[in-house]
Amino acid sequence: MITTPQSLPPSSLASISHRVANLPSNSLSHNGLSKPDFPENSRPGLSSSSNPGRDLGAPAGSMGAASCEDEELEFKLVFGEEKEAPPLGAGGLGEELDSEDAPPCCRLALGEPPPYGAAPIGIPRPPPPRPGMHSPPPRPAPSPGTWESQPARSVRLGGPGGGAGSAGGGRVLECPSIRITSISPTPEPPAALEDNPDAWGDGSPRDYPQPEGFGGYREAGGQGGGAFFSPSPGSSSLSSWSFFSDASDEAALYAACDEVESELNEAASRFGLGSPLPSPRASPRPWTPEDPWSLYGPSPGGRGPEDSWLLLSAPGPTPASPRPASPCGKRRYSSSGTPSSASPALSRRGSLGEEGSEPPPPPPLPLARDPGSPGPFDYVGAPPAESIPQKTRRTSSEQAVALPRSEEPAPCNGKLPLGAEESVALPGGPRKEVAGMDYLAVPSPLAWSKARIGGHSPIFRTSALPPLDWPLPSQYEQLELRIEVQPRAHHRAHYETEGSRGAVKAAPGGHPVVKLLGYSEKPLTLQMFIGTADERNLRPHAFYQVHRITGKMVATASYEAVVSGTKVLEMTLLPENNMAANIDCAGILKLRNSDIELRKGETDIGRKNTRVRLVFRVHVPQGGGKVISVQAASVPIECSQRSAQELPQVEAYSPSACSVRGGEELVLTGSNFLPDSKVVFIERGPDGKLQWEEEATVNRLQSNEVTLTLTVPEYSNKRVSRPVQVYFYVSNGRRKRSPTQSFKFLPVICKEEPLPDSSLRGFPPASAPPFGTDMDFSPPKPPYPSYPHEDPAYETPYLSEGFSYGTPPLYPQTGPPPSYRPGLRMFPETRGTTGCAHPPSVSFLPRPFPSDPYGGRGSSFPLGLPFSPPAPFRPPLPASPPLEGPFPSQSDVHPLPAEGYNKVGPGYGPGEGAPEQEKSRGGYSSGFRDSVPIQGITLEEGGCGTGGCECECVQEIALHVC
DNA sequence: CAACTGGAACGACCC
DNA sequence: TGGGGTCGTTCCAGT
Repeated sequence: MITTPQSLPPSSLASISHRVANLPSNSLSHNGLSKPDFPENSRPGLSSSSNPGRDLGAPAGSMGAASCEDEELEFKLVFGEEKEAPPLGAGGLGEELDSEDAPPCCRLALGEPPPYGAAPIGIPRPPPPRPGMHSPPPRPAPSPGTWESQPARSVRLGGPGGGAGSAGGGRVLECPSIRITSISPTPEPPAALEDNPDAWGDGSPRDYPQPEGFGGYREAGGQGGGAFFSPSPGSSSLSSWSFFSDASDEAALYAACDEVESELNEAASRFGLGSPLPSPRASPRPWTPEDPWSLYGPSPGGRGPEDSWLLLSAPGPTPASPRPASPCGKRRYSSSGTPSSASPALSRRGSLGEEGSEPPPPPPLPLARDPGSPGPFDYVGAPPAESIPQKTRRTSSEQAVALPRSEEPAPCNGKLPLGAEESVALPGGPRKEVAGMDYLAVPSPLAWSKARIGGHSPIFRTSALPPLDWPLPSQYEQLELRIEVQPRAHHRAHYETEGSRGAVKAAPGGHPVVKLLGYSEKPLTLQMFIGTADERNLRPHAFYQVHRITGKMVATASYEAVVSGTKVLEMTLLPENNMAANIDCAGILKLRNSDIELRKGETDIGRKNTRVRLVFRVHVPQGGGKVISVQAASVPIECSQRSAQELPQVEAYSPSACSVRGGEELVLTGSNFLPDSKVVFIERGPDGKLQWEEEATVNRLQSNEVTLTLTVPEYSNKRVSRPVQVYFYVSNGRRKRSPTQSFKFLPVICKEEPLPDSSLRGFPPASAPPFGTDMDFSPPKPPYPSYPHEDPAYETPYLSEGFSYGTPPLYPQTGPPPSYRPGLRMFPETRGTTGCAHPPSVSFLPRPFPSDPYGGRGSSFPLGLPFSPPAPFRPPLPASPPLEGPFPSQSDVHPLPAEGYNKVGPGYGPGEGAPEQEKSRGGYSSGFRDSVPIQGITLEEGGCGTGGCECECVQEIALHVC
């Protein structure tokens, strides 16, 4: 058997699941959230057709009967096996391989500490319960220079919140759904937290487990109760909640949880390497023995193993009706705190507000758990309802922006679930945030950055690998994880109700390729998960999961694992393959927004949150029980069908500058151009305000779906003495505008000598939505929200529309480190013109696309441009705060060979030489580059290509040019 | 036939 | 309050 009996106590998993199964589901429900509410309301398909078995209500036994035989079988298979199977057996199903059989990499892993796996008891492995939640930053390990991840859970436990609240002895109930630990408001290291109970909570309800939270569908394991009650029908897999279906009484539940917890802990501590559980249906993982992760499985956080099952298993249940309403009906994205949904279940969100006002009585936490031993089920991420910001969505950026996010100290330790973060974000501040707010208050990215990215080395103990939401560099010393071939900018994700839509493809054809440089001793496991692409730290995406693709055409062996609720695809990097992997086995699964949003503690909003990044990680053993963890994130990938179809995209244009007199012909190449597409030039002031706007005259005769030929309008002020940076975008309608592209008007006198334009500095190209909106759906609109930021760039329209959902200003007032500053990044488009070559340009490079070291940080990827921190070699920018600190930047870091850039640049014609990838990325490669002399210089000299581009970068470049 | 794909219908929201 | 637009989700059909 795969499992590692030795490492895992026989009773562990199996027994755990078993017991869990017996837990009374209803015990979890509180505050009126009864199990019935969830399932039915929330998921149409749930109850009936979908996955009966998953339905909480249905006893395991009966479940199958109901409607899905397949499902049932699966279910039984999984659960049954697990129950009886040896502990890890979960993996159980696997008759797979023996550890011996495991590929070297696996073994290696095993030998070395499992990445996510087993953490010493003291360090509970299960990362933050909820995907997307931020785990606490790793804390310094005893060994100098080494860090060890901190399971959120442990931290919390120690904290007041932890059990505090409820459990007196600090022992808190660790049931997957039940335990919702408080979020640490402080970014400080866990240790600190522990020491300072207050840090964890004020005793507010937040600190208590939230019974209510159970509502979160899918949360099976993690989040909470929801899992129990609302299995996702849709989800194909079994949910942890299933285990609870038969539960009969609370006491039992608690007890069970407790036991489970301890068992899990123990098991975890013993685990060596975690290999994911074989997916029930999915192809068995070839090599891994047990999956430590599985242990974490029921990660409290939210997506737990169950999720994995979900994902893995059959496609979602079939909704009873063809078009089942979302759980509870469509979620309303109202701004108000009032519950918008009609059904109670639905109102979850609305209820949040309510919760806030009336914190649910701390449920008695019968089983308090020992802080020291975090239970596997802790729901670390879930903040108490009260603390959960209401997720209401605001469509307009203005609104979103409205909330001034002033300097939020960075209280957050990063581990907080979003909600927590948000709520806690304000240091001394009251969390009232939610109170009057209709939308979410998002913690300042900066805070996170500081707290989490600080700049320590990516060295961890094998026993305590960094959580998925922990930023890691792409490069460290000689090691570098690089995405040699970036994925396409668009990949339509599939729903559980749909069939697979295939593996993510690369622009040039084929699939993304990831390579580890600087190491080739032995096989290593490459992990991949779907990360966010917003402006905040890279973290697992709550609404998307990696989906393992199998089939004849898939050559890369992989297996799925679940790490703290996030599905992770593991592949092997073999020395014989130069430590490179062709990612042809990774698809993207879209989870219903309603399902995810209902999760307790989930603060992210799914609406319009459709961009993701492929995140790759490798833990390279260094001996001494240490590993160097490096991570690379791909360019942003737009996963929605609509966006890809409707938004005009400018892939290239030429020229990128002309005299202020205008009149020159500008040719745009891209996609989705319509006969009535308009091209509007705009100029914004330092404050982001629209200063000039002029619609260009499009030559319809010379235009088509992929080409727009227009005449550059005359600039408003022909007497400028310096080049003027302006932007333009293609509009197919009110909300269908392409990202802005930069363009420069040159003074008549120095037309050929573009000088650095002051405007460039403060003003990032609109096209580069500061945050991640790679695809800026929102045009550069006048309503530029003004943030107190020093850099206007921060405020981009994008925010408002694209990510505004409630996410307030994404940028820290103080300004994130350069690398993180989304606003600073320049889009490819911009690059060319501005002469600022920055990361985006990278995307165009034929060479491997550097990934964002910190992955998410800057998530602002304008069209897919990865955001990269300044290259290591790059001279420190004075103004920029040390972001990375010690970390060398990730992949981005690589200096781009100037040549590479040049080649790609000019050479590309839209449509041809340029790899699609580049194009798609938003790398509007070609055209603009040639046109401006500076461009080439910039890229190379500026070193922008290496890292993220920042204002400074621009300036720097400018200086060079000058 | 299953896995992909591309389209588009439906319905809930949002403005 | 009603209409149009947007967007998520589900279906359908072709490859």
